[in-house]
Amino acid sequence: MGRVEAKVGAMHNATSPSNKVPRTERGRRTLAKLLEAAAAEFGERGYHEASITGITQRAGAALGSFYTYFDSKEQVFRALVSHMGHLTRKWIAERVESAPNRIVAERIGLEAFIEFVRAHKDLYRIVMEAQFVAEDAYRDYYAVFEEAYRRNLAVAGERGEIRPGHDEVRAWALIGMNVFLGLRYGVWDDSLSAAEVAAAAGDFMAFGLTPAPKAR
Amino acid sequence: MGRVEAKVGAMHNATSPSNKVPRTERGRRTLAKLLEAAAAEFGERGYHEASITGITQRAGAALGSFYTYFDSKEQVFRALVSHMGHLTRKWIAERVESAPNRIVAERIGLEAFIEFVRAHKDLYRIVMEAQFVAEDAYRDYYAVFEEAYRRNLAVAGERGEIRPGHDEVRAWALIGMNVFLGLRYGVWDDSLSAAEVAAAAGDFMAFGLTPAPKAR
DNA sequence: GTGAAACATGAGTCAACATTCAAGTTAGAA
DNA sequence: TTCTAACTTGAATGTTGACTCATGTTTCAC
Repeated sequence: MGRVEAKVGAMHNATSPSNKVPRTERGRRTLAKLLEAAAAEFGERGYHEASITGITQRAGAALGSFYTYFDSKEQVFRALVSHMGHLTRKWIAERVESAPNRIVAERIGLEAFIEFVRAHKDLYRIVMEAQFVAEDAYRDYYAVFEEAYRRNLAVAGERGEIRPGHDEVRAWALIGMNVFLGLRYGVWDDSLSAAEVAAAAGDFMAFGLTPAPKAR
Repeated sequence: MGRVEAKVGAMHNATSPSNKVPRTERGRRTLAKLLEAAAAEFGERGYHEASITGITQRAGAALGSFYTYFDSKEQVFRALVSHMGHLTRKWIAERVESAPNRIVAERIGLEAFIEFVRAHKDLYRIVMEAQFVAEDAYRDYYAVFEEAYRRNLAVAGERGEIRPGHDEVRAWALIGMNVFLGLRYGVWDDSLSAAEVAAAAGDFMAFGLTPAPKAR
């Protein structure tokens, strides 16, 4: 399961304000342990079942130490959601950059996404649950993906790599496909390889449902 | 917002066992009021924020009456999820049955789905939240859809209406597209008409991203 | 070496419900 | 009409868990 770097605690954007930044080495270690523990606790038990006690016990810290670094239960959760966004994009971007065109990139991106989800089931659950715990963080998470998809589709469109179309709607269609295939084949069931799923879905993304015209 | 028929209380499948069935007219009315109130309360506040007190107040009933009809908070929630599955499938099936082929059916189905979500935002939220409140109910919900999609794709494949492919993966890809387009354009934003979204996504479902070959 | 700022600790506070139950009221079959 | 099962009521119970705080310990800049 993915290590949650202490870096998360140092972010200072709109969705995860003011986690106190530790000033000593000891503090940084404690913060890192707490973040990792929080990811595990939320991932395994879900936001509401998770308890601060559970987090501090996993971290080997005292209950009160949690509040040295976080203002509330919800705040760590938000930090984790935001962290997950960065991790996911980094992972996928690294694998997709060598793709020769957008259509191949989508297949590779899906394969990478499924692999990522399998390697971070706990963190992925946190992202999905954000819809009900911190809806704005959830929307932000997908807004960034939407933006990236639209840009990618627009560029590919100009290059003639893809069919013209409604990029915003196609962006969300692609996001939905990725998320549900990630849930079904990444979280729920490992029996198909990521490559197999990506190949099957890649054909669909490339050619849709319309049959190839008859050879004559 | 959708009326929740008292019928829900009479179901007796695995996911919603033993809600007590009322024996008098008064009882049936109270049960119906409670179900409707529960849908509104869960839909507006989410499962954990929702309270039984909130439900009975909306229903104009006493707190204790809730437990005359339901065993627990979770049980009403499950009943509502299951109910939503039936409503959704009925709504879509009615609109899709006149479609001449599978590809058109998918476009019409998406349009109907977006309309349905818009008309039942509260109930739809309940379904999505089920992933974290009653995971088995959530899986069951989508298992039924998967089954239907696979059958539809298999039949269409035999008829040569669609390209051969991996029907299970395509089923989940389609489900994901529908769910996310429903969330984005049904729940979050009404500015595009359902037909516009369905037209744009329909083109993608039909032809994918590959550009049309150059006319010569 | 030292003292102030950082950090750690965990018992205690407090509010929020889900659920129970004993005491009533009403419906409707006979 | 009568009587019992069905239904209603809301105060009381009990648990849970986020968050506070006063006290103690460690770090590290000087």
